[in-house]
Formats: sequence, structure tokens, C-alpha cells
Amino acid sequence: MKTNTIQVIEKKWQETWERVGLYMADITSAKKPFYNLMMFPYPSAEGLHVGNMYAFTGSDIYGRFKRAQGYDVFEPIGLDGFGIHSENYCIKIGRHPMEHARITEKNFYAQLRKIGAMYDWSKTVETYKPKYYKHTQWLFIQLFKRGLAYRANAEVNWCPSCKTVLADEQVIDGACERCGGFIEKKALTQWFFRITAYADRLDAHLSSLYWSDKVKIAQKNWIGKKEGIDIVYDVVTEEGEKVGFITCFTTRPETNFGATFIAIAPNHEFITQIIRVIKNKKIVSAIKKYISGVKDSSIYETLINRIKMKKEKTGVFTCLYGINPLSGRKMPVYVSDFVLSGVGTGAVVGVPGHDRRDFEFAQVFELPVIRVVSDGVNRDDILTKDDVYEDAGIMMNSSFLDGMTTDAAKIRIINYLESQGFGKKRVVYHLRDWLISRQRYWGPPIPMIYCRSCAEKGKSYFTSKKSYKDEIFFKDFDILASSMKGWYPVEDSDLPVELPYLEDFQPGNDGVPPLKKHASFYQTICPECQSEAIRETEVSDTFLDSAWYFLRYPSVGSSREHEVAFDPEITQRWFPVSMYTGGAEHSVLHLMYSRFITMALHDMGYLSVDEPFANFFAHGLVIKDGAKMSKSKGNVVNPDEYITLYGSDALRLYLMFMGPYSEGGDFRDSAMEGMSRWVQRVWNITIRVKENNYSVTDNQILRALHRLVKKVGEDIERRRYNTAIAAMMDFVNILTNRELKISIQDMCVFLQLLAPFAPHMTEELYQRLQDRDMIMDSSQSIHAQQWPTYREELLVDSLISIVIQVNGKVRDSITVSPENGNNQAIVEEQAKRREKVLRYLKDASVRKIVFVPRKLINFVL
RNA sequence: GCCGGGAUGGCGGAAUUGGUAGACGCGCAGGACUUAAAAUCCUGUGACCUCACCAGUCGUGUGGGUUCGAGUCCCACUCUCGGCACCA
Repeated sequence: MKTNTIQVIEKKWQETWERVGLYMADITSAKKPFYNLMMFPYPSAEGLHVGNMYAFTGSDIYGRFKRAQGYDVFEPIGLDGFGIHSENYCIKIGRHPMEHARITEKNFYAQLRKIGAMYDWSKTVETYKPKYYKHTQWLFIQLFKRGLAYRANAEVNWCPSCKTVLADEQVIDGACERCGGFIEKKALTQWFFRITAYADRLDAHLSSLYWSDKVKIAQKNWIGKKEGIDIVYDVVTEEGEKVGFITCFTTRPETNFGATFIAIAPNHEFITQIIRVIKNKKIVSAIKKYISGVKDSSIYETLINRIKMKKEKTGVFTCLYGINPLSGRKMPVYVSDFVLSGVGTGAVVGVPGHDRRDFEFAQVFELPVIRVVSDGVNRDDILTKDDVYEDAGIMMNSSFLDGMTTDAAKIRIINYLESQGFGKKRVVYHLRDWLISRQRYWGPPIPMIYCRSCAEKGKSYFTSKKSYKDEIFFKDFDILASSMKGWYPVEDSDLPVELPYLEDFQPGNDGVPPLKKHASFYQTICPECQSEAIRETEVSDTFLDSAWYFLRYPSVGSSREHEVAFDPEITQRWFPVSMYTGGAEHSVLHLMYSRFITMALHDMGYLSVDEPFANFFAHGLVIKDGAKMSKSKGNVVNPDEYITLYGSDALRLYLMFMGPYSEGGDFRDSAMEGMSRWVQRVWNITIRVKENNYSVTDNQILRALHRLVKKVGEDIERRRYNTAIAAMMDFVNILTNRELKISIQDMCVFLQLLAPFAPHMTEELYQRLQDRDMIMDSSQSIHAQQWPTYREELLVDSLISIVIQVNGKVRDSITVSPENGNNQAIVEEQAKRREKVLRYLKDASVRKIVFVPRKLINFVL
């Protein structure tokens, strides 16, 4: 089979399959729907790379297998065209994003058609098209109406290079996920999604999802549910005059008898109060100086760098004291930047004996260290950082807690503090609300309108007649109404708010969104009072586009396509997604956001499911020359040239053979050639099988074939494609090593097993064995045939080998019938006659014989 | 620092419940066919010892342990790859 023959055959079948509609699922009446979803790509300017193809192929093999098992498989594809990544690239090469998106889509889809996946090309989704983002905007509005989308002033991550804010999740080691530049912290008013309202459910559902533990653990850590207590400490001056109180959150309240200081974040609200109270001007100016110093340095110095540099802790004493209600101790209050304002209450109570950070701080300010937990043996004073004991143990120096375990003491002290009114139990999460707005151009405009006139009157959507107060998920309606003064969603009938074609789409240094420079875009009328109003000019995060695309696919092309984001009836049939395949790098971001959106839509009554993905499978990464493929390393492999040279069948097989699908593998050209040779061998053998035209298959080959049917089916199910392919190679070796006695019918069975991996060549060969060179309708395709079954009785060999061990070491083996293999007396008798065994047995007595039926016999001397 | 993977020939990787370690492929070596080469096919290929494809010794990151028997189970450690990170 020459290279051009491969090209011709692959193209022929790709066109034929599409013509006969082989891969179009019956969306409205499928009896056994199977939604086989692949994470849709975010195409880069270079187009499809071999890592994408690896991901898609693994998903496609599974889909084809499920189809052969009789499911109505729906396997859609699309792309995410919006986002900073594309926009930055456009700025660099001086092309408009709208034009770039069209070019990318064309190229990308052309490449995708060549990989031989069973995509339903009648149902693609592209996020940047108005007919899609119309519904993205609708979704935003639904969240807003229920109080799940809100505006707030917060300290946010600002990327000076991308000139936009980023969500916490998009900041990696204090740097921008996209451009790698350092992140600054800025206080800005931004749009947020109240994902924290779902934190508990997002956490609780995890245990019942059929996802890999690895991904579930990553999500659990990110949600970071922790139970603790807010303890209120009275604050007094040196002279003992009470001036206020500070609330500290802690997860280790049982250690509170060992608390010796309090530290608050530099931007803690209590500071303004302190400054008023403190009479000593020197101290006030010291505090002010410290705070402004922290602000300056944090622009250039991320927290992460400070940890890495192991910088000494800093802080400033306020000359005020918190009173520990348990011990009565006067604990000095400090302002320190090691306390983060966004965490807990922004104030911590320092227990230097049992927290390393607290110990470091205590050392700098020479504060006392008290041991209140022992490991059961060691009760010595804590003098160095290595002595700090953070584990569970036995309480000491803690009054009524002494002698209790830390776990028991925790329950006891929480009850005590609550009953005395000193504190209140609280659950906290690491998860924060999702920062959704971006000061950029290339995204869906946030569909909101701000009316100054209404704002002045204290009016908003929430005070209007249209508001449905009962459906608000966020409990505190008053807070919502007062913080959203003047804001109204765009009327559904006015959607989409189209993104205009702007020549000056580049972001400004000032954080002013490009749309804000175009009055023709933002000038509008207030939907409530009809006076002049302005549109929101920020756009939404790309992650919002991809947080609901899977809901859209089945409804594409339906009669209600334009009217609704997704058709309820169709969605009912196809959800949840049966199998979701994608990269582990999306374990936290995309999967968490998608789950949140699904839950919210469920609660609004739009969806019956409240989890989108029943199964999620994380595939591995393709590496090249021992390194992750990346543009900067220059080791990115483009699949096009390999498809041209070897065909997509050989490339698919090779990619899946590199290693377990869950682990990824190392791409090497020489091994690729080996796979190409094997594909050629299969071709040649099949041609010979047809020429020979045997009617009966040799018994040995038949047994091997039935074992193969079992093996390949099981391996595909557990995504061990590499071993499935190895087993098929083994079978082909058996075929070549002996006279080719296999019937055409049985050869077709083999081709069916290979078909999910190499769809084109198996189709061509299958049709040739059927004496056809073309198919008239989809039912004739090899991919429409039922998956082969195996006969149990053919799986057992006529002879089995039994291992003979002496003292656990293999010395020999014998071949017996399966029946005799179960009979210890026969096996023992035969084994003892073996010369190699006799050599060890003759001078010693056998103490014990271990017999494992059909496996081994072990003589212990 | 915390959480989660992983470590097997020259290389990628196999190995249900502990039961013949190294399947399958790459590479390498030798051979057949050929004027020659390519392609194809056949044979061999963990290390050591050995005249030997007899027999034997060692061998799954390191050190211990459990067991008739450990790549697999337990304890301690080293290295490595991901994720999170002054989270109170």
C-alpha cells in the first residue's frame, strides 16, 4: 500500500461516511443515547497538534466501541474561539480577531476531518458566533436575576501585560497563566459569580461521581472545606481600657490556651479604628508607614516569592492587647503582612508552639511560646522551629482540656466557647467567587445596563416589577438591592448584545475596556425609566463560554435553536454526558465551573440533572524528547505531515500504542515507522485471506481469535488501548507464523476489533472481503456492525502449563490437561519424576507441598 | 511545606486475586531473497558465569519486614512528575 493509496482510501471513506450520514446520531428519538464528549479545543494559531489528536483519538475509539455495542452514540465537536490567548496573538501579528477566528475555524476543521473521528458535523459549536454567545449572555442574565452574578469592589489580580483582571484560578505561582508576567493586586469593582453559594454541594457531590480520584481530590482541595470557629477577642489599651474587639478564625481552637499574640492584615478594617484610638502619634505613624510599605512592595513581590526567599516575618505593634477569654492573657496586637485579608477574618490568633508561621513571627518579636500539645511523650519547651508541633496529640497546660486528645479537645472547646458566647462555629472554603469580567475586547459583552438616574433613586432590577424576588438564591435580598443600584439586565428580546467590529480592539494600559471608547456601543436607554443609560463595556471570561457548551451541542439545529440555549426535551434525553474525556489540567477550572453552571440551571428549573458529567476520564500528555510539547521548546509535532506520510490510521494506532491512555507517552519517529509497517502487514494478510478463501478457521487460530475478542473489549472499556493493540499484534503474528487458515468471516471479526483504532483501512478491507468497493447506506459500514462476541468454551487451552517450584524457586514446568491440572496427586506424581526436580528432592525430605490448581506446585524442603 | 501519582532491559512499555518478570513494539545483531540496495520474511536479544541455545547465580529505585513464594502487601528512605500553597 503506497502512501498515495492510503491518502485515496482515507479520503474516500471520510467522504462516504459523511454522505451516508453514518455518524449522525438520532437526536430526538435515540433509544440508547450515549453522549461521548471530548473537551472542545481552544485552537492555537499553529492549528491542531499531535497532543490534540491524541486526546481526540482516545475519545473517538471509546465512542466507536460504544456504538458497536449498540448505543446511539453522539460525538460532537466544536471550538472555543473567544479569549485572551487568541486576542493576544492577533495583537502580535496585527490581524483582527474576527478575521482570525474565521481562518482558524476553517483550518482547524479541515485538519479535524482528517483524523477519522466519528464527529457529527451537522452540530458544531463555535463560542465566538453571536448565535452562540446570545445564550451565553442569557445565562449571565439568569444568574444575575437570582443574585448569583453581582458587582463588588475587591482586591483582584491584575495582569499588567494582558491589561486585564484574572480569576484566582488563572494565576499560577503569582504569575499570569497566559503570558507568564507578574500579577499585581488591585482594588477594583468587578463582576463576580457567586460560586461559593454552591461550595458545599460541589464538595458533597464529589464522592458520588465516577471520576478518577486524582481529579476529585484536586477539586476537593480547591474547594478546601474547613470547619473552625470565629473567636471574638476584646481589645484593650495598655491601661486596660476597652476599645473594641477583633474576630479571629481558627481551625485549631483547642490550642487556644497557648495563644500569645494577635496579628491582623495590613488592610484590615479594624486598623482605621485603631488609628483613632491610639494616642501615641509615633505608633500611628509607624503603622501607617508599615502599611504603605507593604502596598509598594507587594506590586513587585508576590507572596510566593516571599515564601521562597524565606524572608523574615515583619510587623508593627499597635500597643493594644486582645484578651484571651480562656487564659485571661493579654495578647499584643500586631499588624503584619503574613496575614492575608482574604483568608478567614483577616486576623489570626498566634499559637507559636503549634504553628510554624506563628513561631517565626514570635521569634522576631520575642513573644512567649507555650506548649499545649504533646505527642504523648515529649513535653519539653519549644525552643526552635523544628520543635514546633503541628500534629494531633495530647493536651497539656490547658486547664480543663488537659489529658484529652486534640480531637476530643476541639469538640469540647468549641462547645465551651459557643456556650459562653466567646465564639461561633463556622465552615470556611478556599473557593472564592468567580471573577467573571475582563477589560478586553474578544469576548461576549456582559449584557447589563447601568442607569445613573435609577441609581440615584435607589432603584434597580431588584426593586422593579419584573424582579422575581422569590427565586433569588442569594438569601440577603437587601444587600443585593443596595449593592446593585442602577443595574438592569438587557431584555431577552434584545439579545445578543453584539460585539461590534472595532479597529482599536487593543486593551488600554488604564484598564479601560476597548468597548468603553465607543459611545455608539454603550449609549442606550434604561429599560426601566427610559432615560439615558450606558451598557457594561466589559466582556465575560472565556471560561464561561466553555462552562455550558456541552448543553448546546444536542440542540444545535433543532427547531428551537435560536429561541433557547438548549432544548429541554432533547437535553432530558442526552444528559448527563455519558463519558467526558479531557486533559487533567482542567481538573479544577473548567470542570468546577461547568458543575456550578449546571447546578444553578438545575435550581432554576432549566435542567433535570444537577451534575453535567456522569463519567470523566483524564488522559495523559504526549511528550517529545522527554519534554512537554511547547512552542518555546520547539518540539511541537504537527500531525499533518504524519497523516500525509503514514495515514491517520497508522498515526492513531501509534499514538494509542505509546503507553496507557491515562499516562500519555513519548512521541518517537522510529516507533511511528514500526506501526506503519504493522498496518501494512495487516493489509497484506487480509488480501491473502481473501485470495485463499478458506471456509473454516484453524482451531488454534479460532481460540486465539476468541481470546482476542475478550481481551480487546475489556481493554477498550478500561482505556488500556496500548495492551489492546499489543494483543492484536500478537494475533497477527500467529497468523503470519502459520499457514493462513482463517476464514473470510473470522478475518472480518478481527477487522471489527481493529476498526475503532484504524477506521479507514478496516472499512476498505471489510468491504473488499464482502466483495464491495463502496457502500450504499450506513448499515453496510463496518462501523455499523455489532461488536463481536466470544465463546467461553474456546477461551480455555487444551493443555496448560504447571510450574514446579522447590523452595519457591522455579525449577521446571509440566504440561497437563486442564482436568489433571486440578488434581494435586497427578501433578505431584508427575512433578516428582522430573529430573531437574529430583536433583533437589533426592537428598532432602519434603516438609510441605503448596499446590495451586492449574498454576503451580511448590515443594518446601 | 501539604496533597496526589510514578520508578521494571539500550528505549517505550506488559504482568486479574501475591504464583514462570520483561507480553507487544522500537533499537541492535545474524540470516534468507537480491548483481546490489530498499522493502519483505526468519532467528536471536536483562546481566553475570560458561566451550555450550546444558546447568547455575543475580535481577523490577534503596534498606528492612511479612510469606512456601513479593514488581505486586507492610515499614523507613531516595529520586522524579503533577496539583495546591504564609488558607490561620
